[in-house]
Amino acid sequence: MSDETPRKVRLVIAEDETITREMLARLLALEDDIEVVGTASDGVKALTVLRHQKPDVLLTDINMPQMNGIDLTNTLRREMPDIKVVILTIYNDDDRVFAAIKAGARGYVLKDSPPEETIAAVRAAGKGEALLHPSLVSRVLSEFGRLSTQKAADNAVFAELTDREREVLTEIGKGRRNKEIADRLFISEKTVKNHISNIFAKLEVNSRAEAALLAARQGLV
Amino acid sequence: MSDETPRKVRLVIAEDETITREMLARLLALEDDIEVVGTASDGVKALTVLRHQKPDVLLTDINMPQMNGIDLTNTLRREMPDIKVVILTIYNDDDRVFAAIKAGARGYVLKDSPPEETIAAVRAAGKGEALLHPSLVSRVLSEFGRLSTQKAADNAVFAELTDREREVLTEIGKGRRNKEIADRLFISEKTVKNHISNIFAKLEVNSRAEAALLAARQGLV
DNA sequence: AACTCTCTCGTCCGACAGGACGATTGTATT
DNA sequence: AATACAATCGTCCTGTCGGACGAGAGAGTT
Repeated sequence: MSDETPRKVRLVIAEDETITREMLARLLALEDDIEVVGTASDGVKALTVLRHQKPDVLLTDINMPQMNGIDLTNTLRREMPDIKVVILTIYNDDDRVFAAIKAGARGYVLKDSPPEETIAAVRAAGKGEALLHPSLVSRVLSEFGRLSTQKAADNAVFAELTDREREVLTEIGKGRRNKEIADRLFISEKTVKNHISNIFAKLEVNSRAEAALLAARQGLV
Repeated sequence: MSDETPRKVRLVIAEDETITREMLARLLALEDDIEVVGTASDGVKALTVLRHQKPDVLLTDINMPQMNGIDLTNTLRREMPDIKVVILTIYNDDDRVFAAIKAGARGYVLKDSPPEETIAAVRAAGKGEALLHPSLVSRVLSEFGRLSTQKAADNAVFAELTDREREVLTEIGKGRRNKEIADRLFISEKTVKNHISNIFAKLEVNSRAEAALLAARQGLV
């Protein structure tokens, strides 16, 4: 009853090479549930098209004149966050893959993959899902684990801190000096120093810079 | 030439419900490229089987007696890191999904998904790839972005830094003092101070703690 | 009652940081 | 040739930091 007339996924394609762009457009237009509502040959032109068409999904290359696909994704994330982005590129390095994901891309397809994968990724994006090539998923998962285990590791030492020490540490993380911290917490500078000494001991660091870094990693700042 | 005799994926299944376990074993054994070399009804027994069989992939439930699937994955990661883990469960909440991934799982299939998905996940794991349900991928990507964001924001100011200043900033981010930095970079402490002054000015901060934080957000540390 | 932990405040002091002046050299650009 | 910038090094000085001693009050535990 809800999907008796499945609304088509409205798609815009950004790709600088004319042949590739046109091929993509025609190929994707063949799908019953996809409607290509615009194309663009660079990032800036793509923005114009996107603003007018307000599509569901953007399929974009990374390497383009004027504005590359990742910057475009970043811009889109701020300006039109509802538009899902699928990256289609030849680049397979971690830097670009992670950058794209951080920028908000919800699909990442390699150009040497079969067209079905591109179609599936666009379709998934249209449904609010995400589709990455399995080899990419694996790398993202590894990085994910790396990012969040380090956080968990720091968690242990942070647990030793008292509430007051945590407050002081937060202030340190804001780059404040002892006197400032004292004024803000309505205690003497001496007390601040005591807390800081204790914090250093518990966190096993020797300077406020290091402490600030730990605080940052822990999300205190 | 390399895949004339594709080696079968050796699989162990851990699942406490007998019916489900047997069904899974028989279903997966039907695949030409999968060989079920063992089953277990709880986490502890699974460990024993795994130690003997050294399979390529473990397909495991989360909710099991003795030892649950996530703890099992964690143990496996330390003891036999080569064994890929695919989680098969009814749980779909972020906590468990993320916990499983942090533990090192490289596949996560929901029990209400079609069997093909389980098969595909096992197959992907066997190839060192990862397969998650698209809706899970989407959530992992979001969390991933959340964990490692901000960055690009400060890019502008960082661009002003010279290479040498960036080096010095990196050292600051490690909590080193001026003299240490000087020794490491083979320059005088005075020069370090100069660089630091310039860094502060360019980053518009007043202390090394703040500078360290920016460096951290920028990924310099 | 004795103990432990947290938070509070004090003095003294050496070490370090960072700003205020300065300067020279080399390289790249105009 | 002139200009600009990056990198290097110098002295002086003030302020802050952080450790080394200290101690007292209050809450909670054993």
